[in-house]
Amino acid sequence: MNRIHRKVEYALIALKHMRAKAPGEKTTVKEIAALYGCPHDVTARVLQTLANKSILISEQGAHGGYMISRDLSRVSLHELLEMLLGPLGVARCLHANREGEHDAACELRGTCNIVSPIQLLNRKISDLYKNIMVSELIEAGVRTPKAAVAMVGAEA
Amino acid sequence: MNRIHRKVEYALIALKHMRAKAPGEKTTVKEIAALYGCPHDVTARVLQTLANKSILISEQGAHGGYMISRDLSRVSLHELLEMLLGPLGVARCLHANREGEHDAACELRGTCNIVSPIQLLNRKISDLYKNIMVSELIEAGVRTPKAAVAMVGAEA
DNA sequence: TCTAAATAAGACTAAAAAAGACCGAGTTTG
DNA sequence: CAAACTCGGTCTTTTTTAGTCTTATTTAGA
Repeated sequence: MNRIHRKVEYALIALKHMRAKAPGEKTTVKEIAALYGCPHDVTARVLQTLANKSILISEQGAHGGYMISRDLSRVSLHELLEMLLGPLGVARCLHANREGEHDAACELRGTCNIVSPIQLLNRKISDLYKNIMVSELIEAGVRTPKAAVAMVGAEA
Repeated sequence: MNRIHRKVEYALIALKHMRAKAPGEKTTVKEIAALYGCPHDVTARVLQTLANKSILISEQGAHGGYMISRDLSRVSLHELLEMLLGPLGVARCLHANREGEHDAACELRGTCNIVSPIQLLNRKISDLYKNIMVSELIEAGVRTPKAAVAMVGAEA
């Protein structure tokens, strides 16, 4: 349950890969697909999305590719998820409208007894995601002792 | 994205409903299905599961039904989710084995670069769920007398 | 200027997961 | 014995997610 979506997986893989490069160095979809086994087309669309949302800069044509554009320590997981998957709301609220509007009308407003609980849950999950920065994620488990120590400390 | 599953919704609805009753008073699936519009069969299986996991006590036969058995302030959302949906792990880890074993073998262990990030994410989400008690959830939003009155009215 | 290598993006198909319906039991009360 | 429940299996449908195919468009370099 609650599996991460492929799109997000591919995005993290790509971002982590790019982050290891020198500034200005480009990365192609082909490169990532070959290295990590991600399906080319899906990965391409993910990167396109990130480029549209200006997390990446894209350069077209031969020798084109993608580069990281924003400071990933200022991009929250919440932002990333919404870019890739649309508005994230945990709640559907039995018989509620399916698109967005999680706080809004629920057909059973009169009878449904868990509107508030679901909203509370939504808030808590959103808060968690807003407080996780993409950089923090993709730097997890890196080999340098310094980073490892920092991580353990942060989690304690 | 990240919608709550119906099963969980039904479980919360049912638990909240039962919680409002006097100790020893039973609740039938039929009652919940009629009151909240939950599909009978699905709700039934949810309650069966909760009974198997001893959150509920079930009594069979005519005039049977379910009662809350455990102190819901000691049941975490994490527990509830795992009861209903199986082991919750965010990660699939590109090409990983599909069943459980989220921390275990991932076919691309050599090449996949986001094993640690995904594990970190997993931990954070688990922690969140472990710190949310079911009672906290189903009691949300009943603080003001007005709301409480409205709710009782709606439930009757 | 032509070609190869990229991104851009839409439409389509396939696979997987979730939700729900159906059915035939077993239990208990009256 | 009949009625009103729970129990739990299997099946079908629906929805969501993942992936493929196809056709542009852009750009560097031969």
